[in-house]
Parts: sequence; structure tokens; C-alpha cells
Amino acid sequence: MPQRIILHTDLDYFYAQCEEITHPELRGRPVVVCVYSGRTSESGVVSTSNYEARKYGVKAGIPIVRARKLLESVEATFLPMNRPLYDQVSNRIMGILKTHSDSFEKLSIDEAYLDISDLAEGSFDKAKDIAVQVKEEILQKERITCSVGIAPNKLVAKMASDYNKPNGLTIMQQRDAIKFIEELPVNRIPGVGKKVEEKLTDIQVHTIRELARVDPVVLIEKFGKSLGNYLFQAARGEDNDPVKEREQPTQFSRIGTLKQNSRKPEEILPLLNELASSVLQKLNDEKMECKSVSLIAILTDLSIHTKSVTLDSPTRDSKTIMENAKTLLDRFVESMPNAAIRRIGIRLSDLHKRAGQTDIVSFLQA
DNA sequence: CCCTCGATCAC
DNA sequence: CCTCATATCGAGGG
Repeated sequence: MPQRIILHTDLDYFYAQCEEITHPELRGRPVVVCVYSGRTSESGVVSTSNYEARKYGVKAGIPIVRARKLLESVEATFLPMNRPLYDQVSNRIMGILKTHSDSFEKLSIDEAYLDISDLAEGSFDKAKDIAVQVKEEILQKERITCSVGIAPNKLVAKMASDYNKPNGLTIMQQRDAIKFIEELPVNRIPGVGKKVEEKLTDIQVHTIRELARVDPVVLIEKFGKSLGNYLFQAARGEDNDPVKEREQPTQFSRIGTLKQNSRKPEEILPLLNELASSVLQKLNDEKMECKSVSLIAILTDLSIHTKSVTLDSPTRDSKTIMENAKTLLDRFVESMPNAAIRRIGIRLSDLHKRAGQTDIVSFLQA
């Protein structure tokens, strides 16, 4: 396999940057995009904030109430999420990115990998020109800045884009990759979160340099075959995972927060019904059917529990789905005699594209 | 091999 | 004080 050139893009503080565009007067001041849970007027968490807000310690995941305190001395703006807006902006930018790639992989609403090996003719200098061009085009057309990493594989490209933010461009050839990553803490490796980091700390491993010295047998012992092997390679800047177009998602879910904790189905079902129709709407929009239904319950201690059923045949029928969800809820409260539920959710999975009337019609019309 | 469920990650 | 959505893995049971 010849040397690849992979480009990773990360749209800077994306939701907050979208808000700055629609409300230009907000620029230069703290902007906080929030997920309001509806439990009380201010309950919920921060989804994203711009860099002015981050200076005050306001970042993704902290409670809105805490963000208010951190910003009480300054003029800051708190906005609810506007997902349709972010989806539209994202879709247009992904369209631009795609045109600058041989193959393209959307990772999330604000991240993508581009394989530009052919486009750049194997040259990292040309790859840099492409990156500059892409950044320029996104800025001109959408007024959005992004951070870009270029490397011989997805792993290092992502770590490179993360290295210089916002509006960064980091290029890491194979010969520099080891020097670059070995200084970094292990949690800069994608896939290494709180839990894996803790386990590594237990064996005195903090940096990637230290991780590279751990016997692979130990890694597999501690983390299993898959993650163990991944960590072994990642510590060496190696990753041969190809850039591949993502197929359709294999699950859709909706979760909501109850006004008050409860374990009585009659207090939970109204919300569960809303969530079910929302996720069913999504299923229909995507012209799909599901063969599995899951109930997600989050208790007062924030522990997460699931119950699921596999259906006899794929369905998109709301009655079938709701009946199954109801049964799962009954099963759950029965299995947890003392648990009070804080949040409830529904997931449709084992998704299949619908074969049917519409497809045949469009086929015949074509 | 299939199903169910919990754990983890990261947005 | 504590949102929401998706993918993936591993264990355990059948």
C-alpha cells in the first residue's frame, strides 16, 4: 500500500460559530449554546461555547447554572440549540469538502476525513495547498473557520487538527509523527477517554511515549483484543483504517427528561409517546423500518439501563412500536423495584431500507 | 451464530 | 448539578 495523505477537518466551536453568523452583533463576546432539559427554566448543560466564553471556564458539558455564575460579571449570551440551522450549514460545508477529496468520510456534524492521496499527487506540499484552498472556500462561502490536520493516516490527522485550534493547520509527515505524538498525554488519542486513561494511570502510563513502551500482551490483557491492539498501534502513530463513506445510521434514538422523577408508567408514558413519535418521524423521513426496539432508562443516580426486543419482522408502525416500548417499560420497573427514573428514551435499531411502493414507482419512472 | 445488556467514547 | 445521539465492543446466555 502506497503512502496515503489524509486530511481531517474540525469546524471550530461549531454551534456557537453558527450562532455568531446569524447574530453578528454577538461576535467578540461570550456565546453559550445550551441544551435545556425543561426540568426547571435553567436546568441543562452547555453544548458548545465560543472562545470568549471558554476564557471563563465555560465549556461543553458543564451545567448551565454554573456557566451563568462563571459569566455573571460579563455581558454574555445564552442561546438554545438550533439544530436545523447547524444541520444546514454542516451539509453545505460537507458538500464543499467532498469536492476536494478522492474519498470522503463524515465523522460527525462538524468533522470529516478526506483522502487526498491522488488529488495531492502524493505530495505534502500540494496537500497543504489543498488545505489552504479548502479553508479559504469555507470561509468565503460560509464564513466558518476550521482546523485542519494532514498526515499519512486518520489517527495522526485527527490528532494534528486538534493540536492547533481554532483556525489551525498542522501538517505531520510520517517521519515527524512519532516525535509529535510521543509528547502528548494518552487522552489525546481518539478512543481514550476517562476510563481508559484511569486504567493507564494505574500502570504509570501518562504520555504516549510511555504507552509505546508497554508490552502488547499487557495492553490486550487490560483492554481486550480490539482496544489493546488499537492502543499498541496508536502509540506508534500507526493506523491503516481507510477513509470510507459512512452508510446510513443503524439506529435512531430520542431521550427526554421527566419533569419529576417517577417509576409510574402513567407519569412516564406521555413523554415516551412524544419521543416515540419523534423517532418514528425520523424513521419515516429516512424511509426505513426497524426490527428492534429499545427502552432507555436513566435513574436518579444517572445510571443507564436498557431493555430491548427484536421483532418478528421489520416495522414502521407506530402502534407496534409504542406497544413494545410500553411492555419494555413495564418490564423495567418490575426488574428494578426501587429505582426512580429521571430520564426516559426510545431507540429503534436493526434498521433496514424499506423495499416498497415508493421505490418501485421511482424505479419505473426512471 | 443470535439476542440482550452494560460500558465506553465523544458530540 | 448532570443533555442528547450513535457506534462499537465484550460478556453472558442460548
